[in-house]
Amino acid sequence: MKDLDLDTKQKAILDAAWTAFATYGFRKTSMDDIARGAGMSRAALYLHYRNKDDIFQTLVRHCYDKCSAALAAALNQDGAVPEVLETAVLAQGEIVVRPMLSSAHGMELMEAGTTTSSEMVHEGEARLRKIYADWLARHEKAGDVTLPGSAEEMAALITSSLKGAKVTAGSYDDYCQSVRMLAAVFGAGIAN
Amino acid sequence: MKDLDLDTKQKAILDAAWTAFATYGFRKTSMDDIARGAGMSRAALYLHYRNKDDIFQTLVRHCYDKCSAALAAALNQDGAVPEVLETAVLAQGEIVVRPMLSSAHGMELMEAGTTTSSEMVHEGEARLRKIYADWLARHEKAGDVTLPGSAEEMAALITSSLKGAKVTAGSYDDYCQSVRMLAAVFGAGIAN
DNA sequence: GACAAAATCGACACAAAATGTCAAAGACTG
DNA sequence: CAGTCTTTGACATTTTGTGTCGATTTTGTC
Repeated sequence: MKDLDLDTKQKAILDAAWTAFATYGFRKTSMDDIARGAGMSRAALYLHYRNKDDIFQTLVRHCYDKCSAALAAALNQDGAVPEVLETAVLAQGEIVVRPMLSSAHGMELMEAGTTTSSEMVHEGEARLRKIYADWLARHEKAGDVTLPGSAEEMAALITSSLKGAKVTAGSYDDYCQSVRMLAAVFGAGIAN
Repeated sequence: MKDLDLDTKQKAILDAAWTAFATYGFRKTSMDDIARGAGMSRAALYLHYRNKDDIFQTLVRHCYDKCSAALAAALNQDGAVPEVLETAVLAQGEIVVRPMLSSAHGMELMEAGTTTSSEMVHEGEARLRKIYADWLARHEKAGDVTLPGSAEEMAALITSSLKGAKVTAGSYDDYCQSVRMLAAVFGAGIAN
């Protein structure tokens, strides 16, 4: 076992970390919880990550990776602008928002996300904005949409509205409903 | 406010305790979690309960209270023996088993129940057995059922089988299915 | 309003748990 | 079996939780 196991081990750690965070919340999760969950000693865990924040940041980064991929894939589908937009925002929410709003500790984890790894979150949000912006610019060039401002501004509007829906919604179903309406309104507002 | 508020405060404490136990599990719940949840200081909480175990025991006792009441009510309904039995065991499970099997920390709480307050659990189980036994004896006297042993023995058989279903089942739905079959078999086996 | 009783809190001393580190023991390779 | 890399038990330190007590406020009664 030389290089192949590195990925496996990393995955075990991050899986265990996610499980522990979802089960106990960020505050009540100890490094020992994560280490035992990943089948190793605490000391070994410190060989891979500096501390709990470090693990959490990595988790957040991976989350944005998955989210960006899902979003980009959804936006690359063919179809009318409003429908594609709806599919895309829902695909995005499926990954980040669902676990947050359906877990008992989702709120605390969101809090932890914004405080301990605001760097990661900002960068991740920027990536999502960029994906929306590229998509919008592409469709603007093709004459499918008319934007009231730049593609970047419109992308920022979309992502900030989504964030609003997230922090407001009481449940994941609420969120989906809000977001569907949002996609419909935005889509109708910009489509030619 | 003289006597009325005692109940209110007690209720606040027990509600907060239950919420905290369900959210964090027994081990990770601190007295401060409960105190804050009940809107008081830790010191005030110690005026009402000696420690965490004490609170938990009270919670267990209240649980058996509710459970006994639901069971007795269900068994007092008119109807054929197998049907009444099914309704009763399901009503009983609705209260104790459901929260256990659907919560993320149900297993740990069950563990805590058997270790820190085995007294309470034994007494509670005995009360449930008594309720079954009384019901069985009543129907035996009326000639509705024929028991292979004493009413107490039959009651013990029922409750132990239910406990088995509880610890075996993977989900609450599994449990309900097992218990339904159990009620059908027992009912058919003793009804005249 | 004055008084006693009960309830509540801040703070303290102590206990337990979590953290981060390191020397030493294992496991694998050549 | 020597060398390298990984893992760990154990330690000192910090942080969190516990149970108690005197001071303070609130409550009910006269």
